[in-house]
Amino acid sequence: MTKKEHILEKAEELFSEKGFDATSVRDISKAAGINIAMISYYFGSKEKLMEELFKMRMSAGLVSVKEIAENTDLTTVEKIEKALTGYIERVKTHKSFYRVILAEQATNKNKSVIRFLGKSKESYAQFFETVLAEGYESGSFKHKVDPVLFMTTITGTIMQSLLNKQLYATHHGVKVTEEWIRDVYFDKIKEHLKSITRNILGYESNS
Amino acid sequence: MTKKEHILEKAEELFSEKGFDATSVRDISKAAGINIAMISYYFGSKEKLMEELFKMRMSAGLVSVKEIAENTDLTTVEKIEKALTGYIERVKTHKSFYRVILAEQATNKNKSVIRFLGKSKESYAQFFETVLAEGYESGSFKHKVDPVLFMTTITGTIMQSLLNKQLYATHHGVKVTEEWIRDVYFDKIKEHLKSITRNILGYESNS
Amino acid sequence: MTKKEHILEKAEELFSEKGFDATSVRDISKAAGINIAMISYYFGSKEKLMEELFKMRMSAGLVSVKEIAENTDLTTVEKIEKALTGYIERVKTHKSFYRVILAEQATNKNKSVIRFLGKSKESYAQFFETVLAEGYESGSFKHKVDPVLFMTTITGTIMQSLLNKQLYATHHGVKVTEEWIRDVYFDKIKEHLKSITRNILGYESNS
Amino acid sequence: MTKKEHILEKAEELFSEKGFDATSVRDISKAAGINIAMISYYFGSKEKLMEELFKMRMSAGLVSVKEIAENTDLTTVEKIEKALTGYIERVKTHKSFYRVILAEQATNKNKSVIRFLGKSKESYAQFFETVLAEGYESGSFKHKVDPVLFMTTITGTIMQSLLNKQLYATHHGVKVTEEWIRDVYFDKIKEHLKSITRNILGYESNS
DNA sequence: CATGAATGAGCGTTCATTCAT
DNA sequence: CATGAATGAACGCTCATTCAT
Repeated sequence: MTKKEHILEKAEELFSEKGFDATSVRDISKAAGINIAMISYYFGSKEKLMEELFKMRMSAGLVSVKEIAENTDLTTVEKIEKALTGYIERVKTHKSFYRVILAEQATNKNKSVIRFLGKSKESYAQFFETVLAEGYESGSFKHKVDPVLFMTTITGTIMQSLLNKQLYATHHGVKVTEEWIRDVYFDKIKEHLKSITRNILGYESNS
Repeated sequence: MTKKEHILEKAEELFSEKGFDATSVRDISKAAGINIAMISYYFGSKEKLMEELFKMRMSAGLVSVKEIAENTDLTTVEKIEKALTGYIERVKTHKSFYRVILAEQATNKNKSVIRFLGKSKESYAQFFETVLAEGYESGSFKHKVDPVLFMTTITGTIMQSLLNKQLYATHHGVKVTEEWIRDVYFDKIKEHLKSITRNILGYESNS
Repeated sequence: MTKKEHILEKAEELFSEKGFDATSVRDISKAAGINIAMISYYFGSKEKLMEELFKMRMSAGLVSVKEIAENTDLTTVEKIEKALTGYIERVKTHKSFYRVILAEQATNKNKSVIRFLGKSKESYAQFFETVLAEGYESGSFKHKVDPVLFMTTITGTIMQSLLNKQLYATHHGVKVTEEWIRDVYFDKIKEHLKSITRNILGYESNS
Repeated sequence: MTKKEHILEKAEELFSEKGFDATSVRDISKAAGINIAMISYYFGSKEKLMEELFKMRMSAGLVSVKEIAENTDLTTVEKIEKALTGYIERVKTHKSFYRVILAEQATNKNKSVIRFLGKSKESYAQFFETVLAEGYESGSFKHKVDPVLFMTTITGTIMQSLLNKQLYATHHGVKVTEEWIRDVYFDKIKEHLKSITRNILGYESNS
């Protein structure tokens, strides 16, 4: 891992813990064990650092859905479920980052980041549009659903699940630990999402 | 409207536009047309102002679900749909505030606010738990769904819809205007939510 | 006691506890149980309040030495000892105020107060000049001592004793309490002062 | 001289002129010709700056009395007079600082400074206790005097002399100038102190 | 490449005072 | 007389960034 990536990872953690504004470049430099001036040196500014972080993390997801879309071996249902599973896995691995995404959208201040996010969403929306049309026309999906609204529900559920961990744990009488989140919680979310996807799009379980 | 409420409204707008940290008390005082010292005078601090904002806006929702829960004239389906419609209406009326809620959760820094939000969520979760159990046991709902996960999907969809307006508009070839959001977009969201709720919980349309 | 005097007393306490600058008019108004605006109303400003406090407290001492000086029934030694005893009694009764005096002189900022204090000192110096000359010429005092330097030692000892209470207590293995200060400490100071005065001016004990 | 020391000197002057509270960090930065942020950078806070100033200035005196106490070549009388002379010289060289000391004690607010001062006083008191006992037991001093009260008189006289310059000058028909203070006034104080020390402790002049 | 010093702007807050009632 | 709202200035401090080495 390069030094730049190291800094980005530490910054990511801090952003997700305290938010972009409340994280000072001093905090980042301290967490990354480097001199404060190096952040300007490497990234130009705090905002540019954030942008680089986004570019780094977002590319993975975009590549993934592209591969799925182009894979002719998969059925429509498989495509949907694969995309969904991949999404959750990425969120699970990079919880910090997805919190940052959420915060950045909620406070749409860094225009460069917002623009970048907008374009990413477009790609995802294209994917869902194609796959949902495909599924409906082929008869795999019984319901015709607006792809953007469908995507809104999927993304919304996943994002909100990041904020409702404590609530879920309390209601099921367990304690929130890193292990529980990783090994149990995200699995529950995945099953829930698969289940509601089946119901919403109208297809039968393939398992 | 009292002066305090006026300040709170202006602060709400700014918080939703730029985030809590990026909004200075000078910004607020300027937007509200008051002297900067009045913010401390009225609220004690910037953080306390935020807390008052939350208490003011959250109470409406809590009162609403409580009334629905206790209203014995409603069927289970009606309760769910009424809660849902009420929720969307509040978000529609106070878009700014719900953006702030989202940002505050994403960057969980103001512990007082986070605690307050946690308790509100508990109340909502209780509502859904009761109603979903009632619906399933009475046979109105064919599917048994975890109430917290169901709530996560509902809340997530609504919150995410605040962030996906532009995406939806682009995909449907319209321009985002305040009127369109108010008169069209939120209606689409409402219909979508009703629809997926039916699918997820497993009941027939009552319309 | 008039309301003005009540305010002055409370202000005096606060000034001695925290200093003039660190005491806000809000503090004073709160301590005195009055509205903040009344301080400007009664005194014009915080600085004027301080000046009034000085005028009130200083007058007592000035009247006292004047009476002693004019009292022809007293021997020179009696005059010195009476002045000294009176001084200590006033400091004992108004510890707070004499702390304020000290602080005001150390930070000579309020010019009006400084001027006022200067004039008071002049009166005391006149007293000592007259009495010391009288004592030396009559043979009562064996030593010829500069009256201003003598006064500096007397005043300095008394003032410093306000700052060395804790030190004295520690060295004598006792705890500092209000009672101890009142009933023991100031008595020790008085005896010490009488003793060094005898030694410095060169006269025999009259007790 | 390092930049830190330069800042401390300028701060010292301002504190003695206007007091700690009335001196803003902006004043200090202006007087020292540095950017306001450097004060936090170098010292952490305004209070910490004050503490550093105290540590810097106080150490000299403590070292000095320790050396005197341990110097077996000196007679008891010489020890007392050397300590006294050293004290006056330090006050003469750092008039500003000793004004600050006085003000800080009068308004005992900065607890850290007060604690530090308390410990310094203890060391001085120890010195006087040892030397006075030594002198009395060896017969050098005819009078038995409480060491803390003796120290109170010495310190009090010196401190008060800082506040009575103008009074002394007026009574002797001279004008207060820096030269006069340095070349005449402090000499008078020194002689006065030696004289009263002889009278108080009861020993003969050694000159 | 890397450092620590330095900068200027801005932060939230508190101040003494005044105003309208 | 008395109140609470309101004002403008100043407070100590921290920020992201840049500079000199």
